[in-house]
Amino acid sequence: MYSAVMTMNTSERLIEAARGLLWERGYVGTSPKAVQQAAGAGQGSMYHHFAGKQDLALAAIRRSAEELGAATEAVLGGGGSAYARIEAYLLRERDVLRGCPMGRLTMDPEVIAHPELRAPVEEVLGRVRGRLAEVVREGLDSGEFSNALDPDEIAAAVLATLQGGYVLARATGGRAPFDSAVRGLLALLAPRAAAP
Amino acid sequence: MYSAVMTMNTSERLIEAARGLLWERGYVGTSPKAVQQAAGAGQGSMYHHFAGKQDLALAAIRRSAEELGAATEAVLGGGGSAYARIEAYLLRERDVLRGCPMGRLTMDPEVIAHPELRAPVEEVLGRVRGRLAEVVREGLDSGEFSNALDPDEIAAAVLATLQGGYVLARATGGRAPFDSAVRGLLALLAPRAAAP
DNA sequence: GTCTATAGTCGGATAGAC
DNA sequence: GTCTATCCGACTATAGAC
Repeated sequence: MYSAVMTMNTSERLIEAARGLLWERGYVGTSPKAVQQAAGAGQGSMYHHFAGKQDLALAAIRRSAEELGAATEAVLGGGGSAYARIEAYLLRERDVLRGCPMGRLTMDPEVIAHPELRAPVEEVLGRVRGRLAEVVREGLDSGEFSNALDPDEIAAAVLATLQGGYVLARATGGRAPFDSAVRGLLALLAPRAAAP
Repeated sequence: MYSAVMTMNTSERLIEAARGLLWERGYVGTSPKAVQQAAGAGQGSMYHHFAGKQDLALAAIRRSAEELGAATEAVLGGGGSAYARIEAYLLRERDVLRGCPMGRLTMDPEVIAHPELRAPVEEVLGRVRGRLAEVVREGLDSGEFSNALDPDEIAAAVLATLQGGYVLARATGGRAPFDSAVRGLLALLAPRAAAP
């Protein structure tokens, strides 16, 4: 992966470097200089390819949003029961302490303040929520889930559990609370054969 | 509330100003100068009362943690069934788009990197989780919840839904996804009389 | 206790040479 | 396309007067 970075052109390297820094430090905490250094590019080079910090960040955010959307679809579009697909989505391998590259940006006041920067974040998280709701709806139609459940609400709860799980994990410095939250949600969601 | 700020001494005003800015902008995004201006205090004044940015932030974080712990206990320590208390906790009045003053800090790389700064965050979120687990345990003992549920896991899921609900709400610029997630979780948690 | 002055570094961006 | 030089303001902190 690093060797891949080495063979990229400057514009690509800048975007990839910006993605990493935005994920780790957010927009406010990411300086053009830091991006340039991480990308091995000079100042002039960056300002040749991008209009400024915001422009580069926008390119980086859009790419991360694309990737997140594709990865989600890859899991939720797979086979199996509705519960199995949601379970697969929740248990999917994740770098928990790094958190979600999109969710992280929602805590950044500058991202929220600039509609252009916020748009890709809103769009992709909305799309994931919508895709989850579809799966839940399938589970309702097949009788897998109780009719009392609202697909949009369950979808929001599933995604919120993930995003909040990252928060709790980072607070403790370990992934345990994330795993706990996911298991708790899955237990609540599990189609039960009979009450004890 | 503003008039209350006016009557506070400088040290108090600095702490309150820091609390607000940390909540809104995080540690990385909060400068001593901005705190001084918000507090109506000069530079020398701030460095007289506090050793520096980190020291002031620590005081502010500790106070916010205390308040959060007390507010949580006030709701979860109230009367009613376990479900009713968890419902009250989830539906408690919140400034959703502002999010959680502690959860927000977990996204800050400097807070996570400095154990002193992270400690109060970890402590209070752990305490809330523990308190929620106690309530769930009471619900299990009274037969309110299914025995299949694990109190720690449900507690983590409840708190994660809140924290993640803030993320989703901020992404859209409105509180709807938060409310959706909360309703979804409550529906999953609801003691059901009978399956349909 | 609070103020002003000062310092050194970084942030974000522009200009112009090569 | 990439580089160096330069700008101006902000950040974090220290020094010392009042």
